[in-house]
Amino acid sequence: MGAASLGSRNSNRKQSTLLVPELATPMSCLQSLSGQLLSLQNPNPNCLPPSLLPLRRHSSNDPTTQSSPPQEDDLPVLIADAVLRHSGDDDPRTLARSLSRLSPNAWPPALVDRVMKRLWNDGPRALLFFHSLLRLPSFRPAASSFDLAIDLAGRLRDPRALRRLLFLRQHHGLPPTPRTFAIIAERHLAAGKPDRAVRSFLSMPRLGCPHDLSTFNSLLDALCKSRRVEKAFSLLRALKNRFLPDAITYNIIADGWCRLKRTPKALEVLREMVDSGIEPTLNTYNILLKGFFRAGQIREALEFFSQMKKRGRKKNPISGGNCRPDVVSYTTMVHGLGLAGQLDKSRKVFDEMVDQGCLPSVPTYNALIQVICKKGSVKDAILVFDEMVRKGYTPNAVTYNLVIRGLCHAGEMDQAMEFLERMKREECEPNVQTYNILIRYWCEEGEIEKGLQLFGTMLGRGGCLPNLDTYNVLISAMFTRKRPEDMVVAGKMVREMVERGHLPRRFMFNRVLNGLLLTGNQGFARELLRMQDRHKRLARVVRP
DNA sequence: ATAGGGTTAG
Repeated sequence: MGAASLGSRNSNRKQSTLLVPELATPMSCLQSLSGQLLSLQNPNPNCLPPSLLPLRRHSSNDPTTQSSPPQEDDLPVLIADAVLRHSGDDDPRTLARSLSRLSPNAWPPALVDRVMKRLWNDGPRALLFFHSLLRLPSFRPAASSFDLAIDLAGRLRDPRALRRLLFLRQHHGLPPTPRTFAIIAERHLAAGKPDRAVRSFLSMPRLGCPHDLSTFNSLLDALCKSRRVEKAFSLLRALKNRFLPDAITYNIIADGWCRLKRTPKALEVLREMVDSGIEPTLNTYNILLKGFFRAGQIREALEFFSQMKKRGRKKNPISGGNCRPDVVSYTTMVHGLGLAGQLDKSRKVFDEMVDQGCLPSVPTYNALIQVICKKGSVKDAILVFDEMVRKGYTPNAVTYNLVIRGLCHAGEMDQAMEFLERMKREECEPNVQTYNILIRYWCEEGEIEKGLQLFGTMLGRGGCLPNLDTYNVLISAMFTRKRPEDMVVAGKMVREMVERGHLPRRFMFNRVLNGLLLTGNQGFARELLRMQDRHKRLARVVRP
């Protein structure tokens, strides 16, 4: 399709009130802008899903573990399994001995990082693994592995472990990097301590990590992503002279306002950006476009998008070069229009992008599939799934999860399970979300056994560790039947989640405790209380 | 891993 026909279509539109700022006359445009805008067949505690049995998930005569010989690629899987199976004591020396037996002399950083990521949802084990490696004389740790460990210590809210890791990394001649400070800032922000995040940033040069604009930008980004846009902005004001802001700086702040659905503020930032002589980028426009949808300003989004197209067609490379919609803009449109209930328009934009010479990506298909699942029928979403496969795209885990969720929501549990199998067959590893979706819906259907069964299989080879959501879903489900055995299962889940570094909400903990007391499981209840005592530091900060 | 595009369920 030629630009001419589009042009005429566009010129028929009513006069726009919203314009993409043009560099030629930034002021005038912006002035008009800123105004607006296991199968427990028999629920017997002895018949728990494997992970709840006292350790040892694969018995050695399990045929599935004996088959395939270890390959380069599943080395991280095998090692992570070994760490999880390593029972009993938390002495790094014991595990260090096993590791030095089990494995190569060399522990390349990539391998270590992959194992740690696999163990991510068992923070204590992941840290034990890393500390054990540090005991091997030949081990040369990498900064990236220290960063992962520091991140985990922060997530486990263990400042002592964190300080120790910082000390150890210095000892290995690895000063903290900008990434390290980003991790720490993010932890402070998640804990509701923005001032500490800022102070940690200010301390960087003193700790051997020089400041620059990019480190400043990442602090602003972390502040904005945790909704402290005002704070980010005043920090920018205060330090403007030390860190001369660039387009990214302004994009970060604009995005912060957009996340709070305050598009007028985002437009003000845009104006200030242009006033200080910084040219908005395509990212800037995509941020705004998404912002309009987030704020429910569908008409504004449509108008903004059409201005992007209109200006993008101009020959003038300065005013048009950076606002022609790209695949991200189109994906934003497909997603936004669909969520707003305008499926026809969404599909139209999807088809139009190809005419415009912009090929959809996997995320574009994901956006379309998601909105069809939500506002249309899963059947149609699967047609799009088939279409993308036919065109040679490889669906990723997000794609599968969307279809599986759609099927679950439509009550098509069996078909959802078939998609899980298909996912494995196509060697797209199911992730924890995949399992969470299926477990949740099985439980909602009243098929708690099926949920527990999935919980049991998710830990198998090529599986993944449960996270907080997994435990929350299953523990809640244990209260739908009024069986004493279920309380024991719930209690074991609470014990296991705490051992893996996940904090149950106070409400959940007390509910399980009461359940155990009411069903005559005083002993187990006492054990949980003792555990809570041991984890006092954790228990005190039970999430709100 | 310096910014933009896909995942709760209600």
